[in-house]
Amino acid sequence: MEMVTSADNQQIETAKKLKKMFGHIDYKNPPEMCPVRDVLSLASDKWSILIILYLGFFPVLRFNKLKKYVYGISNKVLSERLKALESDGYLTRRMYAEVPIRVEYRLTNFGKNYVDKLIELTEWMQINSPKVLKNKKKFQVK
Amino acid sequence: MEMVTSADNQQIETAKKLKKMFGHIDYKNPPEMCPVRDVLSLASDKWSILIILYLGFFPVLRFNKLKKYVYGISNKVLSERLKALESDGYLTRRMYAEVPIRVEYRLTNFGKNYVDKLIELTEWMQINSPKVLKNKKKFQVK
DNA sequence: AGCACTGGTTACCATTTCCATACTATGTTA
DNA sequence: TAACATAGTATGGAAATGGTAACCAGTGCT
Repeated sequence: MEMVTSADNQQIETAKKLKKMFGHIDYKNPPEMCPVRDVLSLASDKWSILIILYLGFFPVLRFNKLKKYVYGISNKVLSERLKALESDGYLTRRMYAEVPIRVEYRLTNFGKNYVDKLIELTEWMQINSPKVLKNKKKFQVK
Repeated sequence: MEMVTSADNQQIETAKKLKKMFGHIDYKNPPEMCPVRDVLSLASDKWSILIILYLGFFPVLRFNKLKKYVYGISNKVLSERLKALESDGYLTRRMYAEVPIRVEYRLTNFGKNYVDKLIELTEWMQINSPKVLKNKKKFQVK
């Protein structure tokens, strides 16, 4: 008698998706464009994830407020990441010619869509991070 | 009359999750441990994602084979990433004292679980990467 | 016997990215 | 007059990253 749990089912689904994604790949002839390498990796680094999540929660944020939430980021890197995320279509930059200048950042619809996906991953990690920390500790002892 | 699409529904769901995740956060007193900063970011960089996805597709891989699939990675970084991913519990390292030495890497159940989540993100990006590329191009013209 | 070869990893140095700090512009406030 | 505010840029040093070469110890070739 076989037991098929929903976890098993998900792994079968995942296997299918992986097959679709990698099944045809010949490592001697890598494709010219790889979505994970060339696109996802530009928006899945630590800082970009945090920026996008905070903009998911607060619809509008200005530079310095964002910097406070994404604590630890430097001006340069924040500025750089914001430019990159804007040019990739995740967020918009709206500048008001006031004094002092005011610049507002907010997610595009595409960015909101990305948050939907990202949040699933971060939520999972929030639940599972204790396991990781426990494992890391166990590993250090060895 | 209001129209509520499933996309709207998902964004409402996301908003709830974000609220749960960030609603209590006071940026003047950041928490000591942040799952995104301290755990996820160690397994969501470009190389780790690729390593984990390939190990999701090929149940067992040895160092050099992995290096061929994750083309472009240096020995040093691959070695380092594998160690980190092992210590965080995503994969196991099995060494055979043969000559030449043989080392096999495979995902743990936890790692397989992570792939399930990761694949949803990469799949989404695979579908949407053309939009990003298009946007990037449009942005350069400006 | 000498020598190249193997696979996984480390050592070394050059390059790139990163962070902290100071600084810019302009007008308002004390 | 000095301090403050905003949204950054400039700078110098620290840290991460990349490429290349070396290492081990046994095996097969000459």
